[in-house]
Amino acid sequence: MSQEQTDLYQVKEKMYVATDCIIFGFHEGKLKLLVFKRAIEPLKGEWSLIGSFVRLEEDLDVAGRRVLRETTGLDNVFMQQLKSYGKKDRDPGYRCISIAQYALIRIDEYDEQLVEEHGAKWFELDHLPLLILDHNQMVHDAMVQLKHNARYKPIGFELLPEKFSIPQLQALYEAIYQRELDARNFRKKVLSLNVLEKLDEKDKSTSKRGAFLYRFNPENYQNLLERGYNFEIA
Amino acid sequence: MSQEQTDLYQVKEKMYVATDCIIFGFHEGKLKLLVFKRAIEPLKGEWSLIGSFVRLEEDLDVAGRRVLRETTGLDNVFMQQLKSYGKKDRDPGYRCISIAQYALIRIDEYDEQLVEEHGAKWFELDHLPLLILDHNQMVHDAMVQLKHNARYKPIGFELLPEKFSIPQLQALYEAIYQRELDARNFRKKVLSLNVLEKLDEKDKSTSKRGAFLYRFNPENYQNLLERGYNFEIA
DNA sequence: ATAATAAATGTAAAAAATACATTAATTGGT
DNA sequence: ACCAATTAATGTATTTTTTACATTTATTAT
Repeated sequence: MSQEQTDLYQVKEKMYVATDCIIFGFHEGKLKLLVFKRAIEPLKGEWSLIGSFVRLEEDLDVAGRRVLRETTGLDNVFMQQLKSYGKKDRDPGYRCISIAQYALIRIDEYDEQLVEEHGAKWFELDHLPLLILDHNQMVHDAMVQLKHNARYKPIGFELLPEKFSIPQLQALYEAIYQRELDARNFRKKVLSLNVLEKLDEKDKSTSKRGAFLYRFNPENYQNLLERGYNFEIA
Repeated sequence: MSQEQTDLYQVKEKMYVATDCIIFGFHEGKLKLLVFKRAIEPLKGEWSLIGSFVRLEEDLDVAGRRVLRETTGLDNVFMQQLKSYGKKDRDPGYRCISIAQYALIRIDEYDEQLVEEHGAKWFELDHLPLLILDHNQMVHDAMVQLKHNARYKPIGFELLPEKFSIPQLQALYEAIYQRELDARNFRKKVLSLNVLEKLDEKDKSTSKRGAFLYRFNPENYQNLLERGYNFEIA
């Protein structure tokens, strides 16, 4: 065996592993991000993503869910790995690698009191404050991925109440894509996918006429996939 | 501050951080994966992805490139993060999180001797052996991502020689998508993107007539993006 | 000169995406 | 009871993209 391969196994150093959560919400037509003001040193008082070290006896995804539960009170939300951030000097205090995960939450469901207790605040995405370390980079990367994924996977629904109207859904996609969409074409497109269930209720919060509510139907979505079709909204 | 938030910062445990490389190649019309037979304990003699612990003084991506250089002799290849694998018991020996990265290499360029020295072997993707730990899962995930990314980003070219013919490119996409493509439509589509430069040379290895060689032009690709168009091959 | 082989090419039909304007339902104010 | 205001809902024609499909071309080996 070559000396090099031996070396591969000889250098065996431990480091901290953290996870940071990029928490997206959607409210009043705007995409928002939940960030918080650090209550402890180091960097006390700075804006930051919510994160934690991963514990030795804890799966990585479980760590992300724990952070989310502890800071928002929310459980069972959509959460997905974004990317690992592993520059050797990304944290000036110690070597620490962070796996960023992004969560999509229904803003109306979050535990407001718990959020306040933790010094958290919702910011519009285009009015974010400066965040610590590489957290702004993480948010940027998450946004790129959200734009992409929302187009090809039915994850947008995670940001809306269970029941939503087509105009609401369109407003969400407009916020994600950051461009306007034609209402007729949008409606035609989403309905053609056959993954929405029309309900007998209307949302009257935005118009006198009221807009019919729909619900995402996961079974129909599975069906779509099995017949070889793809979800795609643009 | 709540007790919970305090806890976030109190539990601060180090663990091993590794990186494993999913190395794709393309040869004789087949997608291949480079795996190696472990030369040392534990699990000596088992097939495995090539990996290493990340060193304290080493960026994560640098660690991936180091592994690749040490095992294939290749430098400057396309490499991209896939995903982190962080189940607490994924490695029975110790708590170790692994960030999988996938590499696309031009098989004709790899250092054969070095590969042999390291007990490595190219396998066709559909004839992979059983790999250690969660490595088969990693390969599966990488394949899914490769299929997706090859469609929307010009990464396929990383698997071909610098100069390649349209039929070669088509064969590559057929291997990635695992379905046949129509030659006329494929040619029309890729040429319409205006990112290929036609050369005056021909590849005569597969036909008497010979097929014209092309080269991917990154400037033209940038141009495409700047004009708001997307790369998409299907 | 001929046979063999893979490369290169065009067109018509179908499907999907786009652009665009009017009517419908409901409420609150008079 | 009527009217004004407001957003929801709908259809069609045009353009663009995708698909399906068969013949000719260049070259080499015999």
